[in-house]
Amino acid sequence: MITYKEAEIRSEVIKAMAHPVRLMVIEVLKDGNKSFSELMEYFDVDKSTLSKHISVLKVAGIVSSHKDGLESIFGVQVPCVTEFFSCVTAVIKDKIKQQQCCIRPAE
Amino acid sequence: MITYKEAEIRSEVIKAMAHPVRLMVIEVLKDGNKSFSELMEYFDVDKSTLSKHISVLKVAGIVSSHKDGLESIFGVQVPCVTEFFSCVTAVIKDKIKQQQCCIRPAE
DNA sequence: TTACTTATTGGCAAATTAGCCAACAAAGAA
DNA sequence: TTCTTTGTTGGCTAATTTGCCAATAAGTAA
Repeated sequence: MITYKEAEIRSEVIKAMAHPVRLMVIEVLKDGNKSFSELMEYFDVDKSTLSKHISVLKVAGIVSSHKDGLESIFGVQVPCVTEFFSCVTAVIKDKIKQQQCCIRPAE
Repeated sequence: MITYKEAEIRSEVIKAMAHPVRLMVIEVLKDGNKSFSELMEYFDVDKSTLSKHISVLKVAGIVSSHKDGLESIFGVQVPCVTEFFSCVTAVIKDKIKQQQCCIRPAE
């Protein structure tokens, strides 16, 4: 079994992914590094909001960044997050399946 | 790319895992179904607190349950959550590695 | 029925997270 | 230097999450 302390550390990483904007940032970065302004195009949020979301991902160790002149370039730090979501998808698919068996057919 | 709506759905599942108690519940249930009182032994929280955490996992579709007499029995609904954490572990290991390169050796 | 055991739900206060605007910092251009 | 562009940080409110206690089911036993 894992200790509570270990669970806390893991949950910090998972918590960092537990937001739609941050999930999409990871999805976008999977296909290659992007600048901040490129990432901005995907979202309808204030730049400060996106910047803080990216910061959360950086602190968690999921995303890395470097400066290139005026621009900030971001990338996925740990490649396996790419595969991370297959299980999430499986959970969602299963949930839909479970729900279907309970949907009452139209009379 | 995934849509924002899709990201919201995924983040609901991930959010359900983003708590140390809920992570440990999943870890414990990986090794087989457990009753509520068996799960209680692992945590120093009120029974209402644990019950609500389990409820979050059920709503997310990660955990299933059934009644057996007076007892509630819980199990992992989607087996792949077992493998789910290998990437989280990778992120943590990488983060530790990154930090080590920055630790100043004792003088 | 009454009593007991097991778990869930309601309600509330404390803690955390999210998102906006404004101010600031850093780097290049004029 | 001053202006501009790019992104981060501070500060604040709103929304969400957490966890406790108390009250309530839902079974079982006497």
